[in-house]
Amino acid sequence: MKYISVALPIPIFKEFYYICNDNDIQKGSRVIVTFGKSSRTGFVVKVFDKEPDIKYPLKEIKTVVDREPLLTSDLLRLSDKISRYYVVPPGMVLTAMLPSKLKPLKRKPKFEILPADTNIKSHYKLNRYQAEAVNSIKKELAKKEPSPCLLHGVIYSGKTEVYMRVMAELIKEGKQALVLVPEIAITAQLVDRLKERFGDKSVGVWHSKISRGKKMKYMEFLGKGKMDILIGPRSAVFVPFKNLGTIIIEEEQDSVYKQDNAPYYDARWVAEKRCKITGAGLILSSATPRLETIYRAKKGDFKYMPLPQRVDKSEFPKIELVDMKREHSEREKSGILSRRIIEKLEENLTVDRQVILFINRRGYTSSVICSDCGIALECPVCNIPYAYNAGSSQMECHWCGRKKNIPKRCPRCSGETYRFRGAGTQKVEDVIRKFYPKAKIGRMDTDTTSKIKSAEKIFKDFKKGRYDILIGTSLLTKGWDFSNVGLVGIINSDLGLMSPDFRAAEKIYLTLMQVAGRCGRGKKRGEVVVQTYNPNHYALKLILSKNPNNFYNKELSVRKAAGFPPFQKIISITVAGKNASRVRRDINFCKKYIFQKDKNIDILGPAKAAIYKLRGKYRKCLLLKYSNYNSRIKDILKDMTAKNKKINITIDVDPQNMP
DNA sequence: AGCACGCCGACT
DNA sequence: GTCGGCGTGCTC
Repeated sequence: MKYISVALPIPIFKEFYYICNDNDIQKGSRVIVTFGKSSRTGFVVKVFDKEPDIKYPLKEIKTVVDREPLLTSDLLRLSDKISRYYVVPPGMVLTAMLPSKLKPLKRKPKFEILPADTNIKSHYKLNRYQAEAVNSIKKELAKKEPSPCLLHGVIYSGKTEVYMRVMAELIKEGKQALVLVPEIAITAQLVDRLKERFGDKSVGVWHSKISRGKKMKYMEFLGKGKMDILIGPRSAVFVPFKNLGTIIIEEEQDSVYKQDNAPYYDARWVAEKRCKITGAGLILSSATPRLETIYRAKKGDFKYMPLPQRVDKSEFPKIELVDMKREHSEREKSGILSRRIIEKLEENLTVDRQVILFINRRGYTSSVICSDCGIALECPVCNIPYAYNAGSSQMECHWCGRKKNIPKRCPRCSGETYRFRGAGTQKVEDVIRKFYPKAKIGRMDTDTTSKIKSAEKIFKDFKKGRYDILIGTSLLTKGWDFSNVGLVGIINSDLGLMSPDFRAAEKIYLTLMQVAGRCGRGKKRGEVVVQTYNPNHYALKLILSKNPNNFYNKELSVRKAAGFPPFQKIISITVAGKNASRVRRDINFCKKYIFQKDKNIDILGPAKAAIYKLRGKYRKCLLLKYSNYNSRIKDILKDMTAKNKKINITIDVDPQNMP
């Protein structure tokens, strides 16, 4: 007979005790227990021989789910760290790590997995920067406690080849590698390269849509060391490994690594801690690292490995800005395309070079506006304008999903006509079609590419030259190699630049640099035309400078002056509720509570959330600024939520987006 | 999180 | 008179 404490998937910082008849029970296994009136799956976190000192009778567990624990003790330590850092109850962290629904494997899945083949020779010749990077990463990873390495290489500088060499070395030593990618839709090319290098059956691809059988088999094989390489998105950072040698984070600047619902973990933070616990080496790879990463590299927390040269030695494209305000004032009928971009389009199409047009938004239009009184039709629940997509006869609320036909008459003035404002991908496509009826046009955004396959297909078709022009949103920024692109046009570069998000400038700068880099491989230098309403803003001006350090330095000084990350840490606190005055009262209470406990925490707000009314609930928020020395803050927040369960509080540590 | 208990508004 | 709204409290 054993006594165990169990972490259950409930938002409470508490473990529950049970009796277990199985003497072989181990921590990390899942168990099914009766909890109140229902039955739940939880994780064993501690095992005791003696009965704990508790005043009430304990229940017996119903069943042990895993004979062998799914979570190694390393992963349990990791979950504990996450729970404390992100102020999330342990049971919630554990279920995010490993869905409790996963059933143990009964039948053997039919696919085959083999260890990586490290004897496949690469005929690729490294340039001197790559060779240097490979050597210094190897040297770093050979240490007992390696520092994270930042592989900062311009687009097409051969970063993949660098870390594949490091992987090969580690695998030879019997270690395993995990590669994290921002979105599984754009990994096809990388998976192909890994397979080519390490054998067709040696690369596991993990994502939310693969079958449970496949997941269990991957976990079993990785846990036993029968498999060496896994590639996956954010959630793959939790998959158990027997002897993890490295975690590689591709496109490390991508904000999808931060989960923006509970638990609000950041896979980059988790990967760093996991490497620290297991002694594995962390490799961050990016052409445009985020400011925080650059800062830590400058400070010496990270080993910095620059790759400043494209592998084919082609030059970084020529970039120019077009002032759209001037465009509008000088032209009678000006549309979404400037004269300059049209001129360049023509130039490239006549010599059969491909063109990428980048837009910061999805859908046909953003809003439906009454031509008479000028109001935008809004969702009655969320109070934000409906999004309207051509093709569908309805407007849709972007936030709650509510759909509605466009009313015959404007609800305010009874006007009967509407205009549609905003330039989505489809609208750009329509305009281009009018100009160039013969051009073959591909479109890629979250509307056309909800299926993983189709994004891949569009990219492949474009690469093969089946399209002359590819129009798309942020999906275009991700690592695809296009060799014949002569022009990148950025339609609305500054969308969001004036938003209250302190990271707006950084996000726009990094995105633009990524899209810009998509053109001009080979002999002919590429060109980038950036349309903007803010040509004097530093985020745009500094795109013209060749050196990203100019932007990083400028942005660091802005952040330092304002006391934002990386100089101060931040946490956002959101209170939501159906009663607006109660929300106001509760958020004020939180502010007072935190202030009384620690007067050194800088508290901004309360302010309305960016979307004040969402799904029928009002939301107000606080922004806490603190420094690393202020470790008490997490305890204060934990106590605050524990003692005030009536208040619906959301805590986002290191938020990437403002609530 | 779920689920039950408990106390106030519009319905057969 | 009851059905049902969601505020509050508890689960080993």
